[in-house]
Amino acid sequence: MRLIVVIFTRKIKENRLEFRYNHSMENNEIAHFFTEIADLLEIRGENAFKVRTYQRAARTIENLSESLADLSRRGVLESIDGIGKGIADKIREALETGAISYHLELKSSLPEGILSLLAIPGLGPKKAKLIYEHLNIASIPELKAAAQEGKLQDLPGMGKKSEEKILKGIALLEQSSGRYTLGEVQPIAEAILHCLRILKGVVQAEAAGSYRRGKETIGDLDLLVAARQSESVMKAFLETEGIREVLVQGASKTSIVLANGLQIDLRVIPPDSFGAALQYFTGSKDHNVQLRELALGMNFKLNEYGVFEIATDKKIAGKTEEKVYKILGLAWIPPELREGMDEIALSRNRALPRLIERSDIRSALHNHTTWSDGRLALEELVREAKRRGYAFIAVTDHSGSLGVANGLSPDRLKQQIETIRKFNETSENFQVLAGSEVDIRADGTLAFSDELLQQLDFVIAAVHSGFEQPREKMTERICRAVENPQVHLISHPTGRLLNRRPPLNIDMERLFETCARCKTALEINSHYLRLDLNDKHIREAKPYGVGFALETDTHSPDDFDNLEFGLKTARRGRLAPEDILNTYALEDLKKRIQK
DNA sequence: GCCGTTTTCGGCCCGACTGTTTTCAGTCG
Repeated sequence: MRLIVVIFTRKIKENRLEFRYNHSMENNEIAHFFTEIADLLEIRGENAFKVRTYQRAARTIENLSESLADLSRRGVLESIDGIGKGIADKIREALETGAISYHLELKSSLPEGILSLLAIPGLGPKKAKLIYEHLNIASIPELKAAAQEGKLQDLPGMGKKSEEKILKGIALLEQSSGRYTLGEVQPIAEAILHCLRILKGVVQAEAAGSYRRGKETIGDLDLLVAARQSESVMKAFLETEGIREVLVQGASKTSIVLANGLQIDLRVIPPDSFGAALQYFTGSKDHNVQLRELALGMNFKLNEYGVFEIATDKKIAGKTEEKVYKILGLAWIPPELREGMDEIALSRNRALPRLIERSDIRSALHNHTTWSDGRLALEELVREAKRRGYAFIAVTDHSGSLGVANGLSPDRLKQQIETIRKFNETSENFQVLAGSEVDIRADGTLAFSDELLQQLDFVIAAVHSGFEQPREKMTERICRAVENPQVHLISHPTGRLLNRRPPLNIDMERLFETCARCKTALEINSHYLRLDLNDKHIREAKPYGVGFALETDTHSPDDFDNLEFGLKTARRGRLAPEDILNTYALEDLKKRIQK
């Protein structure tokens, strides 16, 4: 059987590039220092556990929902798991000086550029060191030339195949575009899974890895198949359409690269180990390490085949994920929470949050029609919304200041309100709220007057231009909109587009504080390029008491399907139904948004 | 470098695949 993969090209509605300059030292920059320290230590062949500590610290920092600057100010850096005095000192140094002297020392002890070699798949620190020491090579172009001239195959421990592998790795790197958005990966994952599931002998097929955890971007796609026999499954997988390269080919693991550069790893597992494998390959790495440490403490061993008693090597769990967690004294943990934060402790104490689910959602409050730049007429939008099980919706077309989007003038908005009121009079069991996505102008005033906005049921405000304002001005601008008593929701608050446009420069903590005080909600825009707010901001905003709306910003019927990406983001943000406006019945929503 | 409900020293998660090796090191996830 041949696997057919349909790769959809998603149309990018906004592809303008905007750049922002921010001089404060952010978490991600400091995390990057620690990643480089780990790589440099590894090349120098130093203690592997020390290396791991720096790697872990880098990942922990990337996942933090509070800025290191604030944590440092509060004096609580050392209380973060995996960060002790040594790393805390280095964080403080980075915050104060913008650099870490230890990092600079390490860098100067090795040639400039040697770290770039580690980006080549299949080439790690040991070989990078070997190549540098024997051939004095510390850049990818030099390495490529040396490999082409056949200079690598004579190095100790290397041969002709290693040389070819490095050349292939360089070629892959040159063509790959880094990380893929959920929207790009999802159609591919679903198509391949569908084909795998109908293969003879396949009991179960699921996606694992960061895709299952719902991360906003995916490095590569991990697929798992439960089957007693792997040969025929692997054979079919290798016939997937559009394979550019086969990286690894074995009985239990095969890795391919598609023409678009996406790497897909397929693992075939015996059915009675599928739960353990699904747990293992879903990760995250940090979550798994913690879980295995927990297992060891109970005299169990955990691997991708199951949970085993160390004394007897007897397998005591593995068929289902639930069983694996249960035997370790834990409640099943939703994949979106498995980031190695405090989810294992929460699970042990039966204190995991009840996360938002699709079935909790009753309304869609951010939708466009042909009145502005939507593709659906009002009646068509209603039909699509009903078909998807929504109980009511809001129509929120753009305001006129947004010329490109066919925005409404005040007069056209009044006409639209009339049209919607008439529709509601004749509609049974389905109500449409009259709304607007009104533009926040550069000075923070709105494109419609308060008198006009007062006639609406639901008002969204959003920034659509003037992205490059400095932090103070941008924060002031958005907070002014938040403080307007007519505004219920701020749409795509940071304006970022994944892989395309950086976020607006906003003091997020001030935004959260203002939203909570003014009872203005923040949107979780579900478009896979936006996912805005992102998971970290959501976790950060929730303790302020901010409300959220989970929206698809629908312009055409397919846009409704993006909801699953927003749902995953909200779940990663640990939101419960009551945090989200879309879970309220119409009358409750009206009360909830009243100021 | 981090960490401690047996611990302030001595541990620190686990396995598949590949290539170059005759039993294992390197890389990856």
